[in-house]
Amino acid sequence: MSTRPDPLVLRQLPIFDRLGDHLVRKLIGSCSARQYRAGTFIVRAGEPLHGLHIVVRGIVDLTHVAGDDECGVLLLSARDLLLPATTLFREPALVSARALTTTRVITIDGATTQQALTQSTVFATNLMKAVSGQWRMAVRNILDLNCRSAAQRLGAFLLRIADLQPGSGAAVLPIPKRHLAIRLGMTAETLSRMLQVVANHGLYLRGRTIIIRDRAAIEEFCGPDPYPEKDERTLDVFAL
Amino acid sequence: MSTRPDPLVLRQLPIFDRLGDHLVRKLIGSCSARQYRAGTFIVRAGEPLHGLHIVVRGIVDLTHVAGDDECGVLLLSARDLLLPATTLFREPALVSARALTTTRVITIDGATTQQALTQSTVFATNLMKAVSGQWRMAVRNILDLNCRSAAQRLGAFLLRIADLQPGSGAAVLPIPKRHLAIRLGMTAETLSRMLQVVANHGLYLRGRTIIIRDRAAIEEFCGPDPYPEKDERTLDVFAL
DNA sequence: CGCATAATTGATTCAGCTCAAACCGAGTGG
DNA sequence: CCACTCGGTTTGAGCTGAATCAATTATGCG
Repeated sequence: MSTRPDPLVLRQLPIFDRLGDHLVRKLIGSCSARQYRAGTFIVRAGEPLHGLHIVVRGIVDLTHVAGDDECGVLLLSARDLLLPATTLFREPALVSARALTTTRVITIDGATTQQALTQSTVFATNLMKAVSGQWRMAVRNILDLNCRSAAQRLGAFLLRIADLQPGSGAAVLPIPKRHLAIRLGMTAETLSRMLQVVANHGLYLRGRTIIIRDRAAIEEFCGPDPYPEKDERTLDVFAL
Repeated sequence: MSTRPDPLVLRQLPIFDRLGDHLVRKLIGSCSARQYRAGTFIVRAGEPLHGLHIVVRGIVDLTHVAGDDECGVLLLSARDLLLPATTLFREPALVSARALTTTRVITIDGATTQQALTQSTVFATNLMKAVSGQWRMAVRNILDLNCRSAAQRLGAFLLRIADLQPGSGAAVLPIPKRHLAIRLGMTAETLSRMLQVVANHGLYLRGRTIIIRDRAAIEEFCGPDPYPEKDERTLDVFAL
């Protein structure tokens, strides 16, 4: 379950940007890695979270679970910080974090993080950038929920997933539809129906493969993106 | 429109917490104040925002305005930072900020802020705390939108407003109902109807006065608050 | 192969929206 | 002092998007 993380890969993480080698080594030296199987909870709402958690592989969803209905907030992917505020300010977690696919998370020791935070303004700035990015994603989500229809949300989301996909080949949905529905604030049944609607506007999902047949049409259908920026990756957010 | 801010009051702002007097003086020295009448826009979505803006009096709403339907994200009140990420990372504003009541905002010079950010980890941490707090509020909002009914959102909001009110006297709604509706993600008509529903569970709004007749009943009705913490003020957020 | 979980489909219900009309209170001016 | 706007609020009737419930079909997976 626990293995040594690869320092060379970790060095590239956005929170280490412009940071001195000495400090980076100290931070990386203090960290441990863990792997989670799909479906496993990483933290549950209300619990504290010790150490700065960073997703290095897989997809993590932040959801509020009340009884048997879940309410999705955000999907984190590789290089995203996992509930940083919960760690840094010793708050209880506001939502639960759960691995949706096999996920690898590294944890930088809490004391070491705190110490780095008092030593390096660069580190502090990098963290803030990440938190700000997550705020931005949350706002996008609120806007979507309020002023877009279920079909529009679905279309826009799939479009974005496809655009974020590395190669130009066939884009693929990384998570089961059930969880996609939760993330988009609708039921699995509605998602299923909306897939047909979206298909009528040039975007198909066959199995888990996303096929954009008529880009102009689907963009038109989804409505103007209420967000200027196209690519959040420059803002150190990789959340979906 | 523009006046000198009072240094003694500003000193108490959470972002100056535990900060050296020298730096605080420099930051305050660089700042200007502005007053906005109700209804005025402070920034519009897509525009850049220069300098760190802090609300010192009044209520500001963050909304996305598309045509004539508006979509509320958050209400800021005294001591909240106004779109800090937009300033710090030179992003275009994701949403518009508009004064809902007569509002006073101070602006700390952008260059001075950046400089302070590279000099003081305490300052950086204070800013991050504020950003984290706003993230938390955004998440609450998403949860509310997804898993509470219109009436529950209304009840919970009024309850919170009343609890935040300083004295134990009659709590008062600081904004017109029209804007409350937007903030809560419903139409003015629905809000009106939901007020009756909420009244049937022990919470009345007469004019702008909030009257809690049966606390237990209304809390029961609004459902369990999906958030552990009661008072966000310890987290340097004053948003509603 | 067969079981469990995920995804679709259909029928029905319901919360909240839309549109339209009535209402109300605070200014304003005759 | 009263009539008259004018914005904000309320009320009513009808519609609709999405949820719910129930049944069926696919899709892994051991």
